[in-house]
Amino acid sequence: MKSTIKDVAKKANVSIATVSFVINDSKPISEETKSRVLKAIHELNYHPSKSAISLVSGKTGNIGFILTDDHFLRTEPFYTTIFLGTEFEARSEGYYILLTSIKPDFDENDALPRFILNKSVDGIIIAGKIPNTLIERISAYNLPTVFVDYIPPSKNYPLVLIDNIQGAVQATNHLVELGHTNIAFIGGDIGHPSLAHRLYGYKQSLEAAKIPVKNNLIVIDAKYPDRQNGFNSAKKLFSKNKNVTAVFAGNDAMAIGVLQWLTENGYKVPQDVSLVGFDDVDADIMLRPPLTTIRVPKIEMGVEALRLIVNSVKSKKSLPKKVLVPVELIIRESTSPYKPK
Amino acid sequence: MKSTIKDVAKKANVSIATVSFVINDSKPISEETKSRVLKAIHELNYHPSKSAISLVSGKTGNIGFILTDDHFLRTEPFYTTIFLGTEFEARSEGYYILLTSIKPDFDENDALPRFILNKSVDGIIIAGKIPNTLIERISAYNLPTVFVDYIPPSKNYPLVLIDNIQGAVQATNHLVELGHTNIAFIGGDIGHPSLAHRLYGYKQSLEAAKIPVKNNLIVIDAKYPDRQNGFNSAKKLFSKNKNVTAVFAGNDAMAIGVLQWLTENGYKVPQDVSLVGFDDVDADIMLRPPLTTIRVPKIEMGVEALRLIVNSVKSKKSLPKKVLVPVELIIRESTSPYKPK
DNA sequence: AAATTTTGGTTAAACGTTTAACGAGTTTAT
DNA sequence: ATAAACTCGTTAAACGTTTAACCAAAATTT
Repeated sequence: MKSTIKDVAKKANVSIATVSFVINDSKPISEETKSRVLKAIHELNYHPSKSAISLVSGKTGNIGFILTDDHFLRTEPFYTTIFLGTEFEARSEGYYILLTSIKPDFDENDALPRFILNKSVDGIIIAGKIPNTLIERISAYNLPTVFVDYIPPSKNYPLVLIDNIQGAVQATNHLVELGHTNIAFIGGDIGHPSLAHRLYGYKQSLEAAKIPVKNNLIVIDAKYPDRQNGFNSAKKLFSKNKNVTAVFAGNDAMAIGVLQWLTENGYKVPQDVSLVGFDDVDADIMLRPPLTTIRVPKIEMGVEALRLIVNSVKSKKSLPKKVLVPVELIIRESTSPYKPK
Repeated sequence: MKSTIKDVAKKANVSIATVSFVINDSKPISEETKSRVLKAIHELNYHPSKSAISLVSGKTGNIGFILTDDHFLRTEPFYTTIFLGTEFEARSEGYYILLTSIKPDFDENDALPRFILNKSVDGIIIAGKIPNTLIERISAYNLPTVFVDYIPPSKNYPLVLIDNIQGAVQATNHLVELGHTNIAFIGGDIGHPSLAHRLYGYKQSLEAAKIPVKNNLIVIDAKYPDRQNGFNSAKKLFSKNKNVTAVFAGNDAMAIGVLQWLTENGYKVPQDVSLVGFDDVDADIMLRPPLTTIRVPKIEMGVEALRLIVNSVKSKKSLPKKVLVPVELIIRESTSPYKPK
């Protein structure tokens, strides 16, 4: 039924080594023999056995992709889209992706992903913030690893990062240019470097515009940067600060929560309050009003992550490369010029 | 560095065959030797090589999971949650999942997923509606296959299905019991068996309650059952039928679209219109009002799918089993008793 | 024309498992 | 006491590749 390299060799009347050389282009073979082999391969519908190759090469051809449950299931398919980019690029590179999720509160007692224990991957991609315990335990297996949208505190890894500072500056500048001066920042979990950088960019922009940074306009105490948090933060912000006319939310999920609170409490967006988010998730355009935001090229991030990991798999020695993906301001209808009341 | 079965054998002072028997429990070995072997395995931190096992057994230990792009990226993480259940169960069964996405308009010219061509999976799980072309081309490879939430037109496959009829009956009954009689159905792509069954259940319920089924209250002409479609369908429905007081939407995504149209057009939910969805996606509780819906056990569906596929992988002969997962009515705040105007 | 290099190929070992075939002791049955 | 049957192991072949080592013939250099 299933044909092997031997069948091909026999049919093409050569040794199996020759077939291998033809397939991998690893030794010069005459055009004539080559085409005979290729013909046989085609006629037999031959596909090399991955396991046999793995066995002899020591490589699995697999890349592990780790995500926390909550990131995986988030209503805004942010990391899932990144994964899609990775999977897509993996196809052209001939790799398979083994996707697994871990608990966000992973600790010493939790088992590591199986593919690490069994060494059934050549490298791993970790997306989003994950517990440090996990990072440390993984590093013991010294597998090539790249992080996406997270800067691990420990070692020096290849990284794919969003240009958060630049994005936050663009977002805040936009608000400033519209004439706003009371601009709030809603940041959620500032323990995540991305959010911290966005806060930093926000401050940078204000300072450049000579607008004083006021701490009571910055809400960053909650844990998960999700809709619920945006909702709560808006409540907290507006109950104390009646004069806020613009909000920059650390991500779209929180922006959606903010929008919801505002709508429910009689504020008109953008007439009373301008709102800008970050990420550009699909849901944005379905909102009323559609959300002004910073577009993050999620697919490209996934693609880039795969390239980096393939690189470190192939040549261990290379220095950890860091890729900063550029972002772009998308102006929709949730922002408008400041109008004094 | 990495230890093999030989190292273990040497350390435990037995043959490699004995080690294998201990690991797989495939031949009686004395307790004493067994513990010596186990000790050696532990001390060497030995993990059998998957590729070696694959090579000799002919099995890969992988299961392929196929999803269309749009299902993968849907704002409501429906199929993604199913995947998570599959992945979870795969861990305990010792399988890896190879996830890949295909275009929704897959045709003859598109390449099949690599894992099928290379035979690097032992079986495949297909979730959601996929093009028939794909099904036919896959079937040529006669790999064990199970479908989740879709009934393929062609052959007799193991299936994991939602008890859609029962769910639709429950949803509609709920509305009927609240006193509504002008109950609309918004169904989207009726080509999907799930939606067709929900429509069927809706009709059943009405008939049982002796409420005539009116075709102008059924909107099923659009293609994708998403928010946009719900929005458009609501517009169409209410512009022609002013007296509708309750809507059963074929899924939560469409229900959300309906809710949005209603809200934007001055209808109060549930005071003016009661609304019930289907699926119970996470977003439901964040809606205003939180959505009454039919809960679908998504994780369990994924788990069930993996069990089925493992079954067919292990014993080809067994008859295709069909699993109907039960659903449950979740009453939240989008439904209320009928009040004549 | 002899020596050397290049070209195009072959042979066989190795990768890490599983498992059929075999066998030495020990126990049980006759 | 001998045969038969278990028990607990071992040996070696097989799975399907890659690749180092080798080699014959042809081409090139001296």
